[in-house]
Amino acid sequence: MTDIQDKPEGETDAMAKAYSHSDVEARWYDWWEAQGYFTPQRDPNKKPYTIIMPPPNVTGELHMGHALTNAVEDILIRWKRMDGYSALYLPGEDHAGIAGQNVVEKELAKEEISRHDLGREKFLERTWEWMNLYRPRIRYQLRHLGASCDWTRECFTMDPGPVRAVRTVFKHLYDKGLIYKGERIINWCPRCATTLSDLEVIMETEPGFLWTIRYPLSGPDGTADPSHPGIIVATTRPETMLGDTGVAVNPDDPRWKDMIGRTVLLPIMNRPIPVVADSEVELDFGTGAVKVTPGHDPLDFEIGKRHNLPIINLLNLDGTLNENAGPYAGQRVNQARKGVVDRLEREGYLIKVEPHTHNVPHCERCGTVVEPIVSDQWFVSMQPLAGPAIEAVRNGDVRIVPERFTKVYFHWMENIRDWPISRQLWWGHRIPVWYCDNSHRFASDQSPETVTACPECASTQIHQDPDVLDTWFSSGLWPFSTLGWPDKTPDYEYFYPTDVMETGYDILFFWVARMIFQGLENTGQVPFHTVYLHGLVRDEQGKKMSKSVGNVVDPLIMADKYGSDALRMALITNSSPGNDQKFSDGRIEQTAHFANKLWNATRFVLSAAEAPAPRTASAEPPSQPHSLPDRWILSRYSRIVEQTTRMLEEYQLGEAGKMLQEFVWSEFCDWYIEAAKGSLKSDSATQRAETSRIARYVLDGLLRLLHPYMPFLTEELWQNLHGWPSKDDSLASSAKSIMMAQWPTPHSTEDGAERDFTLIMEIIREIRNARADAVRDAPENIKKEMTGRRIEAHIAGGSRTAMLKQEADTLARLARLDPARLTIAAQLSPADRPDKATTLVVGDTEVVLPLAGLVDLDAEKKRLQTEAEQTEAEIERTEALLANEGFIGRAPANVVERERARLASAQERLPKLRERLKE
RNA sequence: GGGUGUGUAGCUCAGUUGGUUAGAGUGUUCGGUUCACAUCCGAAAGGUCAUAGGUUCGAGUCCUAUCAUACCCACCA
Repeated sequence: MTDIQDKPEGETDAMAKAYSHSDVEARWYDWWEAQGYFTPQRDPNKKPYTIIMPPPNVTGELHMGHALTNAVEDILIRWKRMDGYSALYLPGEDHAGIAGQNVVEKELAKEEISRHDLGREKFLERTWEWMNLYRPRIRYQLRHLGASCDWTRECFTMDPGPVRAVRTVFKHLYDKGLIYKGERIINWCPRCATTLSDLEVIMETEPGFLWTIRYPLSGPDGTADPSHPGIIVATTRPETMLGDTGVAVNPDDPRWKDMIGRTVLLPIMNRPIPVVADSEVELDFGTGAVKVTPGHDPLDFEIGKRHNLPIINLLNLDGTLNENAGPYAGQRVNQARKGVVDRLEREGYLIKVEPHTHNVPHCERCGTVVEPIVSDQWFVSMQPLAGPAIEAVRNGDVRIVPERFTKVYFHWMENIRDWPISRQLWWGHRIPVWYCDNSHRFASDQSPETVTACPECASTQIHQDPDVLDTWFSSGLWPFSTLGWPDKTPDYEYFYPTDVMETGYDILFFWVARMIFQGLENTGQVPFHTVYLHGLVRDEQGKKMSKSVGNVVDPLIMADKYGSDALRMALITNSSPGNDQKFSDGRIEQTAHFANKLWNATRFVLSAAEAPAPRTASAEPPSQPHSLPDRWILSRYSRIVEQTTRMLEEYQLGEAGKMLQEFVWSEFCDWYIEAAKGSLKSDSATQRAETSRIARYVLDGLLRLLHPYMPFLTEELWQNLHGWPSKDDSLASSAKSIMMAQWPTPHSTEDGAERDFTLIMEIIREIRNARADAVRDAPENIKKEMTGRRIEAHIAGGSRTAMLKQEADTLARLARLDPARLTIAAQLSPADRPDKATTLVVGDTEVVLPLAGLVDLDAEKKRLQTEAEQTEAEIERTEALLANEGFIGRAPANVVERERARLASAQERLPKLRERLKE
């Protein structure tokens, strides 16, 4: 299929000087896929590791949030795959119910037709066309971002498998009595012409008015009693008074006590309505009396039920008023409101109008004001399902990261209300319920074409419920419907329950909670053991990215500009789980620089190599390397391997990534490579080979640690490091590609080497620092002379003399000392301590720098003085700490030890500083 | 009304069982044509970790209160 295994044409053996992401990132994905690396086998000797991708909506392009989601998931999957698991990352897309229907309706609107012009069947054809157009785009984007998902198992929520799972679950819950149909007050979007769940309704605070209206007492003859003041109600929606069927007051309200049980006359409609007592009515809001509109207010609906008040529906499904609204029939709500208020005012019923801010419900998808209406809809009974779902999180079967979201989850689950699942849409899973002409009703899990007769009366005059299910109904089954459930397929048996569900915290209720109870109810198991919730990716100002605001950043554009690797790394290292992040170009640019750094580090290691590195991790370096930098980097590398693995296990993906980045840049590149240049130029061929081998070994391991974060670049570099892949098919996959290579294990740590090299680094830093100080204050001519010149230095090494002598070359090169004028001895002779010199005390060593003509004696004295004072303070502090019995007794041993070492080191420094001061 | 975050260097952010003198990137200043890298190297300045109390031998980290800010849930008509 592809020649990717060949070294790309036009490239010589030398790698390019600068890293170019576009060539590299185009090179590997198809090869990986063709090699079958993304497709895990059901290997009984391996443990499964499963992540089901949250299916992106097929409504458009992927956004930054998707890029983050897929980066996190792919990091986990790639890590586990290398760590020996049979890792399945199952991709898919969501049909997106109402959102999916809306995008197609918008398309139709451009042609100036509505879905009704097309009819249900044609409309669904159009919608499928859209889906088939956009699904490949999503696939392309996921590939571009490097997601190592198994395309052979790709799934769509409207595929036959998930469709059957939906019917099976529906029938199960229906037969169990957990799905029921009933008249309830629900949210109605007049624009989308469908029911919405509470979660799909966004409350927005808006300025409005509070109208105070008088309802006169109904006299004995059924007309208004002019001798009585009546009852005064307050409302934010005066037009709903047309549907009032009562007035409610609090039973303890002295103002209205004698009104309870009496009848008032509804203005305009001239309808007698009762005054009832209900404790839900607040005493201190408005007038204490509430007009009751059971047809159009959730609270009023409840009050009406308690007092047997009739329900009057005022609205047509398109949001206009119906014949029950009397003279206002046919008008829209706002128009009717004005009319009602005007008339009430004319007739003297309007007492006052005051400004009042209140919350207005809007449709999540189209922004239209949502109307509460009473309607016959399908519901899922939540009480029985919520219990086990709460228990699963409480007992740790499901762990939520970050942990604080468990509280949010509990609160929602414990106060859950029944879930309205029917939607008056065309696009979605049709409700598998049929009605026969003998008024029987039944649910079926069979394919609709095969449902031909009523099971009760055998009538063939049957019709299916026209509604479809809330899109989140099928989403809730996703962790198992994608694996073949309800059949006990081999995949289901092997990969379920899954491991991690990774998604944004904004869909904790919509989706995560529903997957948990659906999984428990239908499979008897939790669908995943960990929920990892990431934060939102916001724009540079911290605003939510949205198409309408126009501040959406396309991840593909960023990937083209800086590389997918850089984008992934930037998204993951610049945030912590559950917290939002502001997106900025600068951060990606910085990680793109890191990619270049890694590229060049590899170039260097390769240039020093005499042969390609062995392709397996077992080819380890000698257990007793000779040079200090080699011993040091192996030890440090081993710690990094251990820490990276531990952090990944704790889901600290960003921290691990940052640590690796810093380690590569600072310790590996700035210190190790610079120091290793010494032995790489050594006269000894064995020494050269040894260091080269260790550099390759460590770099190989670092590339593998970084591979989950930056898959393309690390593959390219790994292949370069190993002499580019051969076409030898007998090679194990773990030797062919970094993505199948073994996850690194620590080599060995060596405290002594770390201590020694740390001292070397400190001495070098001190010398560089002193030199920069001296040059900074020097006059221009001396500055010139000093620049780039190697300087004289004398080091009193005390107990470290032997080690320092051995590292003289490293010291001289990295601190830019003149080797001919560098002396290292246990004690310095007076000749090595000229008057005009800077003395640096580093641990128990002293460095004397005779910076000819540059040392200002007074300034030098002052510097030493300050340093001595600081050291004294240090001694004082640590001594006090160590004299404190509470500290000695309760602090952990290593902390006490560290303080002792600090004290000892300060006590060693102080006399040396004082001695210098005396001179 | 209930709940959850956030507040750390000029800017953007890390900091997970409390443990040295709080870190990174970026920006600023100074220096650098060392044969991997100027997408680079070296150095410096810059923080009373929002405020006030408390617990503790020890607090950026735990507790209480306050202020600022963001979000979630509920919906008082």
